[in-house]
Amino acid sequence: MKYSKIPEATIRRLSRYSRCLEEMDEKREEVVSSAQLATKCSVNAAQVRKDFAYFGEFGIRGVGYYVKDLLQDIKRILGLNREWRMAVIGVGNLGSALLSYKDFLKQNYKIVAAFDINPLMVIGRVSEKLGKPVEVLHVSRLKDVAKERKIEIGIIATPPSQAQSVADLLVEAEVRGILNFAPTQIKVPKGYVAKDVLFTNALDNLAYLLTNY
Amino acid sequence: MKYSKIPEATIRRLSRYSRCLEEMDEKREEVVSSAQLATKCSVNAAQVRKDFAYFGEFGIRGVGYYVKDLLQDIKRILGLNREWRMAVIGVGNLGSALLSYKDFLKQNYKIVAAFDINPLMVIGRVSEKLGKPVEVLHVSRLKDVAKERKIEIGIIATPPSQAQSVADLLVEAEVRGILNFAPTQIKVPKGYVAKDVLFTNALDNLAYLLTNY
DNA sequence: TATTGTGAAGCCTTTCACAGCA
DNA sequence: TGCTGTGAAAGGCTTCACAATA
Repeated sequence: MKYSKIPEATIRRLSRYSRCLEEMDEKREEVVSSAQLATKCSVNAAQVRKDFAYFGEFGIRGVGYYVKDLLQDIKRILGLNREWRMAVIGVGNLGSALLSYKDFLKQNYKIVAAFDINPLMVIGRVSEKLGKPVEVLHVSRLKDVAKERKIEIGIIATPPSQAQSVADLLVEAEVRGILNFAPTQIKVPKGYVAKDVLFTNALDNLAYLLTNY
Repeated sequence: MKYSKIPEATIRRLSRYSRCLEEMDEKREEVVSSAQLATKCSVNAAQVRKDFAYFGEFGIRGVGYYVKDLLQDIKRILGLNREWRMAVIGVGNLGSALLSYKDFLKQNYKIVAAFDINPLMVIGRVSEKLGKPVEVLHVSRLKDVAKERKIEIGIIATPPSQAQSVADLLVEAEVRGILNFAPTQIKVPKGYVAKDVLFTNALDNLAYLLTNY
């Protein structure tokens, strides 16, 4: 297929296909059709094929896709065929939950640093939960440590009032990717990427749907 | 404006407008134009006006919108003008972080029950964090307690392998809204609503953008 | 024969541009 | 005058339908 701009929705779906394919691979399934994958991910089969078409041809006509190969191709496309080094900023309840989030390990995401405005306060909380505790450092050390430890993604888990200023610190430290868990939208300059998780918006959405349908 | 189907994207944006308006209201700002609100929420001004137009006319030509009134209207539209009673299922690190998540209080969301497959294991973890601890109950009591406490939204904070079966339990208990934090898509029958938070997909998205731009 | 890859149609969302109005 | 409300245009994404082919 000819080259063109790739829809953001396609990238989001690739991530979902990847998860499904991992499950299939674990179950030793070897081949999958676009229709099967589509059902599993609740999308249209043509959509699945078109999503892949942005990046090349991965299937065999009359057969389908080889699970292992397709999974590897998708991971390569998403940039998941290598380790990503991350830092958590804000080691409150949410931050410490993220520090011990087991799913990161399987997915090549690695938390290599943790920061807080009061590191002494939270040390117990972290070490009690982790087999191999990550030392909690003062945020003032963010810039230096980010360089040292080659941090590429910063996870903001502070209260909303501090989210933007932490984002600014991350930008200053040249941490190019930011995942924000605070219930507020953050802004970053060109060359940087920020994603807001905004799960409270998902709750608002539920409230709306429950009220109106 | 004539009645028509409301885009899901509009509902998501209403939730963002609501947050921005709350901030403005706290700063005692009384009037806001669609252009100002648009800038603050990183959208187009015509988009803001069109979003509102689905539900009626809220502004004054030549002036703008009264912050307080608009905020109340949006909250009413979203169904946020009343309390929502929620339960958390799975009191691991993430679950207990949610139990003490302060932002819920401000937003009329109230956690009135917590469940786990091993309630005794997690009691310490919860009570240590909450001023007024929510007792952790065994999941087998979900159906009865959901009725008793009028639970309308269930928050799944279990490992991914158990997410769908917990969703099934919630459906059986007639808890109509589900917010799923496990990194897997869950399915529910008609009449029920489920939203997956999938923050690992947001990370994948970051990885993609950092790799390709 | 079964399923992929894809041009074209259809649908939905966003943006423009300006009439309408306080 | 300045900003809202909205019809129409533009743009983008999804789905259809079928040619291509292992």
